[in-house]
Amino acid sequence: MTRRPALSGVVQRLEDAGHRVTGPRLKVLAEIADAGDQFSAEEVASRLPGVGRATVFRTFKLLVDLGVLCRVLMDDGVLRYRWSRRGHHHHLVCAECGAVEDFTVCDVTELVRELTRLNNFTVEGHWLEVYGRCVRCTDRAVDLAAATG
Amino acid sequence: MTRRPALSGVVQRLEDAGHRVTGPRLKVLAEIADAGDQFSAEEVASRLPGVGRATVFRTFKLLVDLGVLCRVLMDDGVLRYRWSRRGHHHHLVCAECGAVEDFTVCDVTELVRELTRLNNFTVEGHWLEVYGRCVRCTDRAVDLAAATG
DNA sequence: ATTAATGCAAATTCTTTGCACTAAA
DNA sequence: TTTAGTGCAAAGAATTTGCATTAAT
Repeated sequence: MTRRPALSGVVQRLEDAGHRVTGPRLKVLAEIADAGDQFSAEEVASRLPGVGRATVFRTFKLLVDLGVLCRVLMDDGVLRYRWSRRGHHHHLVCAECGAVEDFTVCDVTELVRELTRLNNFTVEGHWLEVYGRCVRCTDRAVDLAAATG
Repeated sequence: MTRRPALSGVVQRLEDAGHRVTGPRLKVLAEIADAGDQFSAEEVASRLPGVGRATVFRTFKLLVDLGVLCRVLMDDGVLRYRWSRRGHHHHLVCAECGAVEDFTVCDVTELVRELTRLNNFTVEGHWLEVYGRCVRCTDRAVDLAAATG
């Protein structure tokens, strides 16, 4: 479902950016490669007892800066992370199961730019999260209604 | 600049929702009525030594639920609050001075709805923050460039 | 009387920082 | 050998929770 970049590719990117990729950092990478759809730094840290949490947080920050990971703001305000495979994209966050899908609204950038031009505001970026229910959770609700009603 | 609802109106809304508006809660309301453009719960709490922080946080949550306040996600991931005067709206957050303006992108809702329909996703809401520079900060940058260059 | 609301302090959660230490280059 | 990267533990922030107390109704 969620195709992730090969670890070697990520290692390459880190090295290209002038960073060393050593033991602990590799463990973090391996862990998030195996992790689910999205994950928190805290979660990953607690799954790697040998690795200091500082290392996990430092590595996460690095990966976000490099565009390898992106941050997802969950419905309840909690911040999680997920692999970033495209350039600019947004998230569909399922309020029920928490699944996250990417989507690219090509027009949002332009739309926002245009609209904010009217406000004399120089737009430099935006954050858009969409919340709702994924197919599976929607279907389940419909089935339930049919069975009950 | 930012017109706020009369306190009495807010008190009314709280009472209509079945809440008592007593001393400490009034102090919180008065404080955020006097506060700047936007504020954090922490800030307000520390400005009201006589009021327990729990009360501030509980009151903030209440006000958000009632739609009196809305949350603003700042550039750096910090959450702040501001009076919510419209129904659905978004924010223009200045990365330089931190000023926040509201804006209503009438089309975003529809656009997002349409685009996510393609993903079989039932949209229930979205969060959009736009970051950039407000007029004043943009002008200042231009002036500076002119003076320097 | 009954029960919402409160203060306080402790507990949580998530994240950053200081610093001596280890290991790449 | 120089310096990036590390672990650990402590410090922070931003909340939340437990609970006995207070104050509206």
